[in-house]
Amino acid sequence: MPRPSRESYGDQKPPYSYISLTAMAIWSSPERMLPLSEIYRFIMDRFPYYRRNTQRWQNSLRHNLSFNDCFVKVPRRPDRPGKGAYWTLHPQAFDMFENGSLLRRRKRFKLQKGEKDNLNAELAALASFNRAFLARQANTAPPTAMGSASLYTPPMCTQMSPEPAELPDVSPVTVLPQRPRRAFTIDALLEPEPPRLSPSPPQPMLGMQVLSPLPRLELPIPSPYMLAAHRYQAELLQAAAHALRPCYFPPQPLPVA
DNA sequence: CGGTGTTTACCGATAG
DNA sequence: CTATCGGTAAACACCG
Repeated sequence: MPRPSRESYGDQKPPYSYISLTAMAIWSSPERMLPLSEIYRFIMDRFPYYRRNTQRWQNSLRHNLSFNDCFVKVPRRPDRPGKGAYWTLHPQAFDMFENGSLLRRRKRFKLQKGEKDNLNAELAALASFNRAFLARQANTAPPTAMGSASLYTPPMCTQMSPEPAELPDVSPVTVLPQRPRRAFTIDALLEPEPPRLSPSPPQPMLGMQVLSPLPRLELPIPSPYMLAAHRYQAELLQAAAHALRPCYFPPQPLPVA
């Protein structure tokens, strides 16, 4: 109906906070997570206002990423080398905004200390997992034939044992008290859970035409890491699908005035 | 080195 | 009024 053609606001400053802009960028990505540079790009692509004074607003944006609990830094997957980590939204932060409008925030999303420690421990474990994965890979696959030959060869699974032989120390996670753990535990993500690869296809992400379907990673043999990583992303997607309402994207004019 | 990430401090606006 | 929130500056550590 009153469907705004294209958000851009010309050279005027858009009415969104950095948190909103960042959330927007993250939501618009297929995997609901982006590296910092992509967040920049998203914002600059859509809002000409932010094509200038980049030093200033990018510093502010970085400050927001670190400062606000609603943003979670996800370690890079070993098969996607590059600078910096990926940023995503905490699953419980998807409903952070009033009635789906990005213009007004309901309240600051703040994790309790316990939750925060928990999450940090799990992310640390994931990072540690990555390191161990790379280390093992370096051992099993000599550094020789690597690189130039193949444009994109997922570096993995040359020798696959059904279960990871030696896993990094994830004690900070496994030592956690067994309170009702939901979703975001490395344990859960790594559990060998039966191959329900897509019994219930991901919800179609109602109303968000900006979104494209999840890219399928075509890996011959899923490594334990891949399974874990996909599981992890599936958790995020599920949280997003559950919390997102169709009205998120078209920026709504401020209700009344 | 430059991009990334963390942290502290300060300010103004505004919500309660 | 105080608390909270958003924006900005800035110092600094980390890392590819």
